Formats: sequence, C-alpha cells, structure tokens
Amino acid sequence: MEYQFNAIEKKWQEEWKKTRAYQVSNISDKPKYYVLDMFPYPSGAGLHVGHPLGYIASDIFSRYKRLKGFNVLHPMGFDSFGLPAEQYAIETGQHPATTTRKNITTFKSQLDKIGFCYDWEREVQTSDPNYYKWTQWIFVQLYNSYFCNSCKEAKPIEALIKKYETKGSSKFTAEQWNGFSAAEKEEWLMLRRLAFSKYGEVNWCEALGTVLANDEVVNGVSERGGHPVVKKKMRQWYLRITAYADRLLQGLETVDFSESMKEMQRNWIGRSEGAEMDFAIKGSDKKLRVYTTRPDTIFGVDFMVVAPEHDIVNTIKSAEQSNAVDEYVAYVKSRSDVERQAEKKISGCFTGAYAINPFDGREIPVWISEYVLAGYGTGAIMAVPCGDERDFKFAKHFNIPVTNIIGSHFNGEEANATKEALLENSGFLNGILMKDAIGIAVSKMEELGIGKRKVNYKMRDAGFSRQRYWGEPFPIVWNGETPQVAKDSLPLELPHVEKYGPGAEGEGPLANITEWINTPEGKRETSTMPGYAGSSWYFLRYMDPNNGQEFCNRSISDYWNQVDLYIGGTEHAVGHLLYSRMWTKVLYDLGHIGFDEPFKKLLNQGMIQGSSRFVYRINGTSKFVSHSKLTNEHEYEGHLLDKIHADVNIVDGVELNIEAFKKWKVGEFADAEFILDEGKYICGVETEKMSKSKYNTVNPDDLCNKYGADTFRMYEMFLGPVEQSKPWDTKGIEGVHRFLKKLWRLFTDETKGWVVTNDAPTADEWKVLHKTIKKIEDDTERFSFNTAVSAFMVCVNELSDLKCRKKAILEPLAILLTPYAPHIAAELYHSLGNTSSVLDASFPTFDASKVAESSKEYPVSINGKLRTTLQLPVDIAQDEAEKLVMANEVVVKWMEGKPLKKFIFVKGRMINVVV
RNA sequence: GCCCUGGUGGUGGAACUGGUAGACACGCAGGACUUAAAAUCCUGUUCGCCGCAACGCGAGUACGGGUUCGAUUCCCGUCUGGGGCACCA
Repeated sequence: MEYQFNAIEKKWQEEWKKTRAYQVSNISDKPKYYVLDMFPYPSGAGLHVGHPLGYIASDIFSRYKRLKGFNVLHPMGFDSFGLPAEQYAIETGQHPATTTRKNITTFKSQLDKIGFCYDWEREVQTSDPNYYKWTQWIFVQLYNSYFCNSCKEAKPIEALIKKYETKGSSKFTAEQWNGFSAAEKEEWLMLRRLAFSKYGEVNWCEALGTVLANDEVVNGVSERGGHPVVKKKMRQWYLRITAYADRLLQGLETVDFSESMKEMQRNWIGRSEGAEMDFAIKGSDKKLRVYTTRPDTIFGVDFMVVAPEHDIVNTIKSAEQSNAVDEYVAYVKSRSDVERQAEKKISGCFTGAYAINPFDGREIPVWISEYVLAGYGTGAIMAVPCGDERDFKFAKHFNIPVTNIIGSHFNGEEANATKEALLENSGFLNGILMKDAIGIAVSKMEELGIGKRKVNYKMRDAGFSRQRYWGEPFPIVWNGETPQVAKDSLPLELPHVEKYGPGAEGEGPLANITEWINTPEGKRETSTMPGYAGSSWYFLRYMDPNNGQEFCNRSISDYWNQVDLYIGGTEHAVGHLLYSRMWTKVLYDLGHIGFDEPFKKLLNQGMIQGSSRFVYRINGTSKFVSHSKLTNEHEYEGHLLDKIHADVNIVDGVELNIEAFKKWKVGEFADAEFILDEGKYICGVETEKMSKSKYNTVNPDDLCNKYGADTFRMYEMFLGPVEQSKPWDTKGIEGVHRFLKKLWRLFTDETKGWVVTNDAPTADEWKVLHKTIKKIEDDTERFSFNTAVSAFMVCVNELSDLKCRKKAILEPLAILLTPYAPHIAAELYHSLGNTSSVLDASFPTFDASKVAESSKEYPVSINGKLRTTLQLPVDIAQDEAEKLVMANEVVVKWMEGKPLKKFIFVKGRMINVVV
C-alpha cells in the first residue's frame, strides 16, 4: 500500500474543514495559549517558500500546545491597507479593494494547502470597514487622551481641561484659560493630546505623492521605488510616542525578546542622561541653552555650536558676521538630506557672538554648523574638542585653540572621550575623576540656578498621516485650523474615487472628492492613516473578531491576555513592534485592556534567501558556456559574456535541464547552443534575495503537489534553526520525504495493507518510544524544530531495524508527529481504529523507567588521557564507584600504585578519575 | 566608527547547564534486488598515518594564548561573515 499523500492530505483537510476542527472558543476550562504570526501584506506575487517558515513554526507550536491540553488561539489575517495596492490601482485603474480581495483569496488557498490550523472564523482584514471602524475608534481614544507627566500614564483629556479650568498651568492661569476662545483652548490641548496635529517637516516624496515615515526612507530615498525624498512643511497628525519612551524602555525588561531585538529598540529610543545648561551671551540678555551628557568637561569648552535653524541665530549674530551667517544658513537649506548624509564635510560659520562660561568667565565664540541638529536636545552644544571627535575636527578645521583638561590622556592629535582621566585646568573640578565630576558639576549648576539634569531621547513622535487613498480615513473635520472629532458614526468609510492620483498641494486623493470633504460640520481631514495603524492592535481583534459594540470585550481580552508566542521577522523591530507596544500601553492606561505589553515572547524567524542560478551567453551569439569552463565570471576564451538568471526550477542542483531551458523562454532561447563540460551544462550560483525577477523563487504549491504538505512542512523545519537565515535549497527534501515513506511502511505492507499488531512491546521498543517522547517534547518546548525532525528520523530508523509494528508504540508516535505532519499522523492514527480526532489526543507521557538501564558500559578517562571502559551500575554512589575502579586491572596498572585523588561525576556518571 | 550575532566535514546542520565532536539529512563511492529502470535495502564517508586485523596511532570545531582532570562550549587577543545604528552632543 503506497503512501498517497495527495489523497490523504485532501481527505483530512476537507474533514477538518467540515468538522470545524480549528474553531476556537472563548469559553474553556483549559488554560489558554495564544500563538500569533505577524500577519502578511497580501501582495500580488503570492507566497514563496520563504513566507511559510514562521507560519510552520507557529503552527507546530499551536498544535503541540493543543495536544498538551491548552485552549490555543492561533488566528490569521491580512494587513491589507498599503501602498502597493494603491500603486497598482493607479497603474491599472482597478479598485484596491478588488485586487486586495483577489490576492487574499490566493494567499488563503496557498496557506490552506500547507495545512495550517487557523481558525478562519476569526480572520481580520485591516481594510475591512468592520475592522477599521475600531482602528478609527482607537485613534479617537488617542486624540481624546493626554499623558499625565506626574502619574506617567494616559488619561482622558477632560481631566486636563478640568485642571486648566480650576488651576491653570505653568503657562497660564485658570482665569486666562476660561477667557480663551475655543480655538485657543484647542491649540493648548493639542500640545498634550496623544494623537495630535501640528505643522512639521515631513519626508515628502514627489514621485509617490506622499509623506513617508522615517523608517520608510532609506539613505534619503524611498524604501519603495528608490525615489528622492525632500523636507516639506505640512500639517500632519502625530502620535506622542515620546511620552511613552521610558515605559517602552522599562517594558523591555518584562518581555522575552532576543537581546539584539531589545538592543535595536533601546537604540531607537536612544535615552541619554545629561544636563541642560544656560550660557549668558556677551552684550545680550539672551541665554543660550545647551544639552550635554558631559557636564564634567565644562572647563574644556572652547566654542559653542548652534544649529543653523536655531531661532537665536538671528538675534545674536554680530553686524560684521551677519552676511556670512545668512549665506551659510542659505547654503545649509540648499543641501538635501541625501547630500548631508553622503558627504559629511566640515562646515560652519562664526556668528560674531560670545557666550560666557559661568564658572570661569571665559568668553566662548558661538558658531553655527550643520553637524548640530535642530531637533535633538536644545539644538545647541558646548564643544569640548579635547574630548569629542567631531568638536576636535571642527576646531582643527577652523583653527580654534584647544584647551586640554585631561592631561596626558590627550595627545593633541585626536580627541579622547574617556571618563577615567583626572581633570586639569578645571577650576573647582581639578583632580577629580571625570565620571565622578559629572554629578558634582550638575549639582553646582543646579545650586547656581544655571542648569539642571535632563534626559533626552533620540526617538521622535511618530508621523501618523499619509497622503494616500488606501488607508483608514480620519474621523476628523476641520474648521480652519481647529480640528474636531467628526460626529459621523464609525466607521467613516473610504469613499469611492475616480482617480487615485494625489490631490493638490501634496494632499491625498481624498482631497479631490469635494462632495465628500465638505460637510456641515467642517472640512474633512483628507489624509489617511499609515500602514501601522491597523497592525498596532490586530492581535486584540482576533480575540473578539465579530463584536459590533466594542473593539474587544474586556472579559474576553482578560481571558486571552497577552500573546504568549509571537513569530515574525526582525524587520519590524523599530516600527510595528514599538507602535503596537505603545497602543497597548495606552489602551491599558485607559482601562480598555488588562495588560500593558502585547507580546510575552517574540521569536524572530530568519529570512530564506533565494539561491539564484546563472547561465552565460557569449555576447552577441546564442551560445551558452558551462560555468565550469569559464575563464572568469565575464569571459570565455576572450569572448565577453552575458550573465543571465535561469529559473531555479529548471536546474537540477547546478546542472541545467537544457530542454526545459529552451522551452522556458521560447522566443529567446529556442535556438540556444551549449558548450558543455563532460556532457553537462553547469550553472553559476549566487545567494540573493528571493524575488520573481531573479527567477529564484520556489512556489510552496509545487512542492506540496510533488511531495505533500507534510514533507514540505518538515523539510522547512529540517533546514536549520528557525531564527537563522539561509538560502533555499530544494535538494534535501527527498530525505524528509523518504522518512515519511519509511514511517508509512511501518504501518503498512505492500500487499496486506495495514499490518499493525496488538503485541506487547519489548523493552528495546519501549525505550525507543520514550526516548523520542522526551526528545520531541524538549525540542519543541525550546523551538528547536530542526532537531525534533531529526529525532523522528532516528526513531523510525530504529523501529524499522526492530521491525516494530506494534500499536502500543506506533499510536503514541502518531500523536507525537501530529504537530509536524498533521495529515499523515491523522491517517495513521485513524488506521489504528481511533474514531476520535488525533488533533485532540493527549501528548504521550514520558516514562523515565522505560529508558533506564541497570548497568552500562561507561567510558572512563584517567587524567584525561588513558581511556578505558568500565561496566558500572547506572546510579552508582561515589564511594562504591571508587571501589570498583580500584579493582579494575587496567586502572591499577596505569596508576602504578599512585593514589586516587578525585572522581569526576556528571549527572550521576563517572567520567574521569584523577590520579 | 559604535552595538548585536555568528565562524564545526564536500554541503545543510547536531552536540541543551564544560563530559566519547560530527547526530540527522544531502552529496559521493561501493554493493544487494531487477532483463533494465524506478523504488527499497545494506556498507563506507573529518583529515593524515599504520595495518592481516582492531573497539590501532596522531591531529582536529577560524587563528594565537589562558582557566580546567577535561573546552565547539568559559576568559583574553587577532582575523572574518551577517544584521542593526550612524553627525543624537
């Protein structure tokens, strides 16, 4: 009886669909477990073998937990708003909803083929009005909240209004507040709202007609398409994520993320402790405020640098320097971000003004330079050239004399940022170790009222507007410069548009629909929300996906609680993961959910790269030369070569299938001739990103058809650790397939069909089974799926050798296999006469007594040198072992009468004897 | 430049808290069954040496040191692959 995987897999997939075997209830006596995949953007290209890696891992773990008696939530959905669908719409005129729907259908059929245990009844799509209704609702919650700086949490904006009405603030009194106009009040409130609007410089991409987030801009060009990006002032929505900087940092201590992931988030948040300090300006009543992390170096300040955009520049510049300053500011403005990043040349201009060092009265020249950023700290620094590389280079370039405050630690050639030097030339700090002087200096500044401790963050508030069509509309209307929440009932649906091109002045396509934007209440907001809006809270909606009254019922979110295991790529380290952590904290603060970190454990799956194959055509001919015959990558016997991608699917290992190649692109290659090497055409190989255009994609559907989903699942795991990136290679899949066929033959005979007996297993057979139970359990618990697959292979090899066809062994084995290869497991389990589903069987219990042995031959080394073996009881006591060792002829001879000094026992085994 | 990670046979990779390095699989070589092929099974496969034989000898986890009875694992230095950040004061 042959292993007919196609029929078996179809049968069980239909069965499980019919019986709704993957439906998950919110009511259960079992403990809960929540396994989540980062949901995909449904692109038009469909899945390639790289996508399912994480999905297979999460599926295995979900099924494993289910066998272990947990009520497991394992949902799937689609992050279906986004730019590619919109660009496709612009090109083809098709509505993004149509193409998105089509793509989702393809994705779902591909996913189902692999046999995932998703509860599709909980599917969410971020572009579905029933979903984005609640994205909009959460936006309104953010808008109507502020971050209370004393209690460090979000509170309703009403509480702030009440405070302003009764107590005022540091900027105005209660009386003044009550006299403000509605628009004035709104301006003040806007400074505190968690979702707020302001004019800001944004990354404007002319070609895409939209504003991009910082993480969508790479090296000054758009991540998608590589178009140039420039700064533009526009009214934008933002999320006040900076308010949560500290809590986002502290929260990392409570979650199980990889160290590198935490590090990336910490770097992004970029917390630094230092001090802000005011310097008087000579002949002016203006003060220059700087931020420094090294107040200990205050006596080494030789000049000040202010960002060219800084407001103070115009008021302090001297008459003589005025023109030079204006010229320099103009020059800086002319430079794009790309230029600034590409050529970091030293430039700057003296303002003619001098600041006064409050401790020694020294006059310090004030410069402007583009290396000081307006957006960080106070936009001004005190430059200490002997301790800071950039300051040193600047001083050298403009011949500014350098004061040495660290003695021999400074060599005059380059700055030294040490904190270990004893200070010199430093007034009251002389002789003090720098790291101790930091605190002393700040205390002195605070005492004199000229400075105070200050924490700064690199992270900026997150831009939340996109000038696009295919995203969530804001439920906001404007009256002039004053916004308010629209009174429409949610969802505020995306209106239909005729064309998807941008509106005037950089506005989004929605601006073109005048009948939509103009309402009796005011003018609608025309931008839409960014991609991360919908993905910041989707894990909550899965819990209660059809709730029309709430985004997610509180008692249900209390039950499911945090995501126990979240699997996805590292590319979302500082985007999605930070945003969803912030949203979770806000919803927690406002009492909508009961936990403030969304993901308890994060597992990052590696990327599967493509392994590209190349053929080499002699330039201007249709002759192809085998890679093994080339002089080098570009040459063959003096002829230049064209290096052309060949489809990996028509190459066997590195050997090109010549007939298939000719048919592959008939127009181009039908008449191809080949210069072979020993009758074979050998292709070149390179590892690249998997992509259609490189013809290195492998479609999981093809592999499922050829080998079956179970083989495909196990092979993806067998490739190596899930966290590791690796190039795809289909070659080894045969080995896994052979394993499943071998397993099948344990249960069946060619002629007799099913052959499993009810005989009692032997000790050896029990041992094989229980060894495997232990190994599979341990490996699965620590996400070592590749070694678990190997353990199955060892088990089946051993049972084959033992010719074991006993139900008592094979039935537990089928259950063990269920998470990894559910279809064949179900078929085998069913064949043993079980009518209940293997999906709900219970995971076999490991019995240590079944693998125990009474005595064993142990290797023993003496002084790590001589090696011999001793037959010893397993759990032997140390003194007893000593006697037995001494009695051993070989040991005695080797020791030559020397006394035994030490016995090394490991896990109750004697490993080494020291003489 | 800074931070994080890795470096093990021809290949993918095992070895979990230091305890017989190379599990498992691919590939390769040889063999069995077969008219033949496919499928399946068996044997060998880190490198070098010795040999009638062996459960024989020596070296070996990027390189150089160290700790230890014992190091792929821990420590120090060097080289190197990958990822992230990059004028953040």
